[in-house]
Amino acid sequence: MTQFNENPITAADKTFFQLRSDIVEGQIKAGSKLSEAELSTNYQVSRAVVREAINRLENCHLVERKANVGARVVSLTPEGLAELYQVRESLEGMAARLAATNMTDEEINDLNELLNSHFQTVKSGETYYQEAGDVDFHYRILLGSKNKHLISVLFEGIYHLIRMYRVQLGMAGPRVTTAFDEHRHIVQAISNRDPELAEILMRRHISYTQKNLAAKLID
Amino acid sequence: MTQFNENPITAADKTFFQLRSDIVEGQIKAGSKLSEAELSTNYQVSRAVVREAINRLENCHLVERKANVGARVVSLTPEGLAELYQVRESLEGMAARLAATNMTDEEINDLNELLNSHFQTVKSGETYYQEAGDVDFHYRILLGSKNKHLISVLFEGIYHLIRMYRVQLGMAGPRVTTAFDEHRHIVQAISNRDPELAEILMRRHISYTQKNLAAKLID
DNA sequence: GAAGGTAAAATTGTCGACAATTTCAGGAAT
DNA sequence: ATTCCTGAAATTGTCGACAATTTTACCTTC
Repeated sequence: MTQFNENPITAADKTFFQLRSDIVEGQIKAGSKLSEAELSTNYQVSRAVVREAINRLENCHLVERKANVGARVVSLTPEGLAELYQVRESLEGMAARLAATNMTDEEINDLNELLNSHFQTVKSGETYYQEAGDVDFHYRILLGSKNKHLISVLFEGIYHLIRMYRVQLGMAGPRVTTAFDEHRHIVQAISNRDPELAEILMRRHISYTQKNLAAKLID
Repeated sequence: MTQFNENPITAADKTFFQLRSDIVEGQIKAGSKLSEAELSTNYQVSRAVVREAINRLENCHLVERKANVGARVVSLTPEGLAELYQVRESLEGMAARLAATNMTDEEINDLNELLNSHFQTVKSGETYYQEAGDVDFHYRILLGSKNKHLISVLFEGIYHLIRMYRVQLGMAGPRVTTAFDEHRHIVQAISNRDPELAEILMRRHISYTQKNLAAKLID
């Protein structure tokens, strides 16, 4: 499986990753206030390090900050999720389109192999696919776009927030096999070097995902 | 004219705005190294403030940072410009589409008035339009999308970098009147509440702009 | 002269303390 | 009882100093 290779180097890196994880996974509640002093003692680092971590979280749209007042974890709302998916659909559609042109033959082969390995797990009835497999699939296509800005915005700015919604609204749900078929068709379009079709299929795939999420949001 | 209303509150705010301006306008050369100590003395603030400003610049993609090594102003390359415009075309097209649905009638009226005032300046032969007028136009449509993520990515993450390219490659050029006509048609589509057409026209408009820039890049 | 190693210098990362601002609690006036 | 003011407490913003890391310069070795 693809490694995301986000090696923490400095203490600020570690604190940032830890804080991000704690927020996304719900250890720190959505909407709660982030006290620099408190986090400083909890994570055993100085306030300066915590401040840098919080600044980075702000750029991920995971926290909101007001000058001289402080930072709060974002609140999760149906409108926010809709806005998020609007942007995601457009950007990932673009990623698929660019990937159909810019991925190397070797990268496309790897993508097909990845898909095959997913097929094995799906066929065997394991639930593994949903989580890591889906992320890996989208991540590879994103990288295949070869567009730095696109990669940055999606990977650093949107994916974690989407996962936060999924985790905290309890969406570990199904859609495994149907999503797999959609993935397969997208890869086929990319293999055929058909950018327009790849974009359309990716947008539709994400649109389905959103509708699936929105339906569960009624609870 | 619309105010962008980015009031600096803290010293870090002021330093960030000043640094960003100095980089975009070319006072600090593209590709050059940013020494925290040096900037600290130049801007008369502590290194902590400079560090926070640099961190924010990194999220604007105006500087790149390596742990334990330092920060450099980004380098301007034809490939980078192309990538940037790929993303811009997709996102602003989306903004126009959403704006056609989400702008209020009053906001659309204001947009039409803005266009009329631009028409006066264009007709009178002033060169004013190109710079501030164009930015203002795109900014209003972006706000009209009512999508926080979209607004954030474009306004904080892409516009300044695009301006950096324009300024430093000496693009104060023409395309005034033709661009005005394109703007007019976009506003018409929005006024007609026609999302699909608004997106197509906006994408085409930005595509033209890119080709215009790329042509000048041959120098 | 080139390659590799070592110590000094320079630069970034981290820390604790102080300053500035906001928030909270209590009391006075209407 | 409500509003406004005041001062204390708490929180964020800024600073200078020290630690860790990288870069540079110089020396040794082949």
